[in-house]
Amino acid sequence: MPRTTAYHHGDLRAACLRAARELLEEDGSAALSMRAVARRAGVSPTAPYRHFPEREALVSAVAAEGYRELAEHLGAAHPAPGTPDELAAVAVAYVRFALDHPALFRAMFAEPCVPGTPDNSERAAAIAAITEYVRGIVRRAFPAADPDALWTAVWALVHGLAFLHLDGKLDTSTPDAVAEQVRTAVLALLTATGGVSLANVTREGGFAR
Amino acid sequence: MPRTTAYHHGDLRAACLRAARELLEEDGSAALSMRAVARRAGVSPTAPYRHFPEREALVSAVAAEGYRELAEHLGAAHPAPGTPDELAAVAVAYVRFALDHPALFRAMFAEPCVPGTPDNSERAAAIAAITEYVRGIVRRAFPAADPDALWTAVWALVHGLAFLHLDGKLDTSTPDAVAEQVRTAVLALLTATGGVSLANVTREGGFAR
DNA sequence: ACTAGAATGTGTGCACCGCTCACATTAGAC
DNA sequence: GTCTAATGTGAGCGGTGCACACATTCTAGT
Repeated sequence: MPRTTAYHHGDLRAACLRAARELLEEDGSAALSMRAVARRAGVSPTAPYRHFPEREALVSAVAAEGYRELAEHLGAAHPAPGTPDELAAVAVAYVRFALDHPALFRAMFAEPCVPGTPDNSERAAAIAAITEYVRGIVRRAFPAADPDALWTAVWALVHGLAFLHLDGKLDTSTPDAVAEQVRTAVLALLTATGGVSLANVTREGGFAR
Repeated sequence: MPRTTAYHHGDLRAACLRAARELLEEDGSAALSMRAVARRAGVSPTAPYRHFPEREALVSAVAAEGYRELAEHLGAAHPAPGTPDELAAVAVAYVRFALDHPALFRAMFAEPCVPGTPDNSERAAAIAAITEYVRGIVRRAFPAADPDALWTAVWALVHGLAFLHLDGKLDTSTPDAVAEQVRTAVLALLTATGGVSLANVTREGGFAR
């Protein structure tokens, strides 16, 4: 681990990530430039290139951080949701995260993982992690349903709700209004797609109350 | 209407929109620069500024065009959907449009209408138009359901599916696979939220066959 | 038909950007 | 202690958004 000197920063990579995060939250993704990050980190304009070969790599790293935080946030909403209500709570947390970190959330989904750039590994891993997490939730909650189909539908619904709220298409005046909207939509989908399998689980002495 | 001369272009605004569209489809949103548009239109670098006060205004105009085309595309899928099946067909068309014009679709939803910029009027109008269109469809198809809630859920689901497909999270190998995925998800949501009211309409001698 | 003024296009220029390259400084392995 | 790789600096190139002064052309009022 390098030590901090007048010349060497000490942990420039972390400082760049922090600066990038701040710029993103303060002035949006347009303000997230390599040079601005360098300025904020108190370093020469090209120093960040030692840690991120190109701008896209930096935003990918920030996005990966966002994915990890999102996963953590969802886990805090409910560690192991089993009922539709608990799953709906996780969905509400998803939308809330998007509204609390709009620029970060947009950056996370602005561009797909481009095959040409090699530095998407961290980002891809973070995405895979959260994907598997959500998928596991659905699988645990509705073991008899087709997990792929149901998981896909649930994520799409929640993701779409997040974007519609972000774009100001829906009422975001109060957090409660948002939560209620998300809750009802998710519960509707779950009762439709997972209703049968949920009943099965209940009959077999499963976890549903 | 100005005539074309050696000096005056004739209809530079339309030429800029066309050039911007082409750049977007060819090389993605990063390639959509004012100067590149000017080059492609065969005009000096600052000429486009006579018609679009800033870059954001240009992409807003392109996005508005995209919204109009999307509305047209949905209308072609089914002019006045009344049954869940027909509505699902419109949903499939929505996702198809996103996959056929990925960069345009992303541009349409990349940034919300920023209050500071005054040139979002056209864009806002196009959005309002398509919103009212989808809303009208749902209202007509399910008059007894809460139109706002149902419309919101349907749009969110479809929009989320479009983005997940765009981001490579779902199987897009064949158009049929995409269509089937969208169909099942939408039908599931509709049977949950609108099932009762649809049955009512049918009993009263409505449009449902 | 003439002419004033509005519309529209040109050219220059500034600050910023991503990124490359040669070079300076330092940390850590031997 | 020395050698090398890691890390930071600085100059510089081409591109970009945008502001400004200027040129050309269209159009309306007479």
